[in-house]
Amino acid sequence: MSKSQINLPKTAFSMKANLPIREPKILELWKNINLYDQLRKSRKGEEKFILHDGPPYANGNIHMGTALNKILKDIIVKFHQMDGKDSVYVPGWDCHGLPIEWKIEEQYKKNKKNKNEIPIVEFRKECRAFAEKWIDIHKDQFKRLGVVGDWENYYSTMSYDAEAQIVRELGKFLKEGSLYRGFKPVLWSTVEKTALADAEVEYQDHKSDTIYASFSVKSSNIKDLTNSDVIIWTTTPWTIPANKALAYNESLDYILIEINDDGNFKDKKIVLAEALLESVINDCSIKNFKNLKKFKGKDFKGTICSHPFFDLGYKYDIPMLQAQFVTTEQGTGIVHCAPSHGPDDFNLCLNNGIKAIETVDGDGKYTKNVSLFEGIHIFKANPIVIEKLKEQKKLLSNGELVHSYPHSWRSKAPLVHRATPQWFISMESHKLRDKALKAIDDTTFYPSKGKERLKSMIETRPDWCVSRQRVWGVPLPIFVNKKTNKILVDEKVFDNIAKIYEKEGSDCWFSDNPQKFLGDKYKSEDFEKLSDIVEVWFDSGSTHSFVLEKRDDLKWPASMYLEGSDQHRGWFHSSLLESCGTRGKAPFESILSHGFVVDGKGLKMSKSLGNVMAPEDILKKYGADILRIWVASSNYAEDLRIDYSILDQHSESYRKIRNTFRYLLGNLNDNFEDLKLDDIKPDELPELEQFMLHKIYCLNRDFKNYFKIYDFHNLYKELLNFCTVDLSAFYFDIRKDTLYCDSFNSKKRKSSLVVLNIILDALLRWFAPILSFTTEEIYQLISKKKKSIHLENFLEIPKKFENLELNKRWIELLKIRDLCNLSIEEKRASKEIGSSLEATILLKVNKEKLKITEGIDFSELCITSSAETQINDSDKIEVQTIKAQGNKCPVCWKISKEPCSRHGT
RNA sequence: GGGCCGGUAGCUCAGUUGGUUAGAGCACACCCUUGAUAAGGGUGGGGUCGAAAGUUCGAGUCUUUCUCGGCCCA
Repeated sequence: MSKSQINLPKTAFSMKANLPIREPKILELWKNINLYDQLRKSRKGEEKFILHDGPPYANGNIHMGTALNKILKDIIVKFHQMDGKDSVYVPGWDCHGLPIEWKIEEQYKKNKKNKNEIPIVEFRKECRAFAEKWIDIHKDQFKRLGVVGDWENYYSTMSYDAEAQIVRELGKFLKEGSLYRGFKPVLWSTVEKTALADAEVEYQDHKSDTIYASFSVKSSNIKDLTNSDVIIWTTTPWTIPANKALAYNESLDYILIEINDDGNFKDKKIVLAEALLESVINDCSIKNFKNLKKFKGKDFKGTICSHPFFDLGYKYDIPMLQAQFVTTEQGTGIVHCAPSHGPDDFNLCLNNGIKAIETVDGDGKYTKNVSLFEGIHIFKANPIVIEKLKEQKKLLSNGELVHSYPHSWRSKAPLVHRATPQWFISMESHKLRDKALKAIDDTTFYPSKGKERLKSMIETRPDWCVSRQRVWGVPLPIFVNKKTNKILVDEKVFDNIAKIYEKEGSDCWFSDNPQKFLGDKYKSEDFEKLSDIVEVWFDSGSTHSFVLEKRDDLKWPASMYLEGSDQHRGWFHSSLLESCGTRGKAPFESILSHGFVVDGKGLKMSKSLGNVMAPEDILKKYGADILRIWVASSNYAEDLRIDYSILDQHSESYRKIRNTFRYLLGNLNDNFEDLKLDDIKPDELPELEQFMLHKIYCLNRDFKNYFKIYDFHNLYKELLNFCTVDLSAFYFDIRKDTLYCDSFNSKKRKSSLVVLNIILDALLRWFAPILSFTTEEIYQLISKKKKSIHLENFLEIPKKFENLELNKRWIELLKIRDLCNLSIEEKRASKEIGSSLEATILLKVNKEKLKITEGIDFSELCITSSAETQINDSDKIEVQTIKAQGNKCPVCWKISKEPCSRHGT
């Protein structure tokens, strides 16, 4: 009979979430109601927030990093949408490049096909199909995470529009004159006459000639160095004719010694690193020598040497340059630099204004740029170099060394670094570096440390090499005049090429008559058509031009670019340079970078460690909302840890949140009303309800502040704490008595229901960007509009909900409540009482504190059967718990000597 | 090897310009409840603030070195 008198919670919202089963059904719903279209319609004409998607590579299943990235993007996009903006998200894919070429080659190998026998156009078609396949797979995987975007009209770097626009963008650099032809060393096979990518290289043992050679010091700030020789060691004597500089390390110690042995070096003074002295005198069989002087590497600054072949016509200066790559592992601590034959050498020389030139041709023969050696094959040059060094008395010693050396994976022939013609965008000629640095200053970074990171890279980076000798990419739209060797710069030609690509794609560059691209103005026989392709970072760096600028639903610049922190060197970097070069400004207003996903111990995930987690498995076990909680609750400014125990903890939090919703729904009997908050009159409600409205006001204010700086982990923590501390352990617990045991229409009960209704409304919206599925599940249950939670806005919480006076008082009341709990706990521990309803509270306060407690029913606040307040003189508040006397009301369970005031029992 | 970033309870995170005994939630333990029930409440135990040295009356906070981890470069 008693149960029939009370109002127990009733809801269709189940306690068990069963997300892996439930979420796909919600995806169906979103599809059926065309959520994306509705989102756009609902915000037509509003201010836009454009998060421009950094395109993932269309290759292989998504991993935790991709999942993190997409979820974080989705959370931000949804936040802005609910904040009232037209928040458009257009996903994209990066499609060109070596990894896909590789995959296709791998298939060829399996089927015993030879790549060289397949027409380029056919090969490229297979690459395109491969990328298309992965875009489809990715699309489904991303949708499953709850990511909402324009999946039907995604962008890709291989679309005809994109390929055309990339040509136009390159045309701008060509027209401006900042795109120039230079030389850069690449790994080269003289057998296949082709460049090789790092991944195509096999390391095998190889016997090399080694030499210790000397460079005479021409001038130096160190007086003692005049008339001395700097000693270098190398395993590639054939690169000596291409020498342009020497490298030392400023942090090493160097010494000057005098050799007293008979021979070419008798009484000569030589310089080498102190740490390598012993190995050098052993290697060179130096018996007698004198230590003359020791000095720091940094003292080398400004030293100029001359080439060992100076007397044979190599009359140029050889500067000594500081380089970090110089170590004391081997050699002499001074490294000979041939910018045409080593990446380190190349970069060091480039930074010091020494450019690489073509010293060796494709066959491996010296070019006319190398006097004395023109026409000689480099693999036959070592003995000649050694002979000439001897003649010039510049050879201290020579020998042989077996060491690990790069070879071609196809022909197994040893490889060399060879400067080949490449195409560069200058950082200086048109002030690209300055423009980019200025643009960085105009950009907001989340976290702020990203600014310095990008800045320091731009400050020191060399010119941008945009050409690649590959097949799967956008062809460099360059013609070179055969007679004058000049590059054809004509906007009409670029535009013509772009128009052709827009219609049929870029494959035709490789198959069709060049005249098609040149138009009528030029004759194809006068020009050489380049077969290089554009490096893929230029592709993705141009997405702003063929996505943001071209689409009416987007805007340029983007509101935000959001990627992993590695993209400071990747997409952030290339987009910045491309855009500053062509438009003088960055294509983004802000950059958000996130850390990497690591395992529970902070180690990176790798197959060998066996700590890799697949998003797919997490979705199967927990569901996407748990993964989304993980994203929201982690600090993305650092690396993000994940393992099953971390996810277990988050699913516990999820249950708490879910049960909070269930309590709200249960007491409202799933009857949610769309209340107008402005019509609520807080002062007509009980103080407890007023206090809760104040809490909602504060939380909403904090929520907005956290959102403004994209501080989601603190935002989520606030929401979770609100559910656990303020609701579950406080308000809900206290109000159970009223909600269950008051008469159905009691004023107090109605007041509480109004507040529950408001809390449900606010909570649902606050959580929607994070718990996209669960909030939708609830919304579908209660909303009469039958649309989607994601079409709603955040609530405007009226200022009148704020009540600082009341808050001050209730902070004190909560302290007293804590004291009561301690006192009750004592009696519980001594087994005098069990439930707090078995207790009566006796509160003793002084007159001053009485102001705080006046009018407050502590039996309600502490969930006891009764409470009494007495006055004392102590500064301390005293609490006494007494076992309640009388009969227990079978309805509300309160114990009293009198019949129950509400239920008359 | 170099550059940058980081290390606070088992976990996720707070800790203002140096200033009492370093906080929160979760997890854990014990107790209560059985009308949010594969739920709910109360109380409590957890920290050499990565390590060492230094500056200071005073360091989680500043400096240096080391160590571990991550990203980028080589």
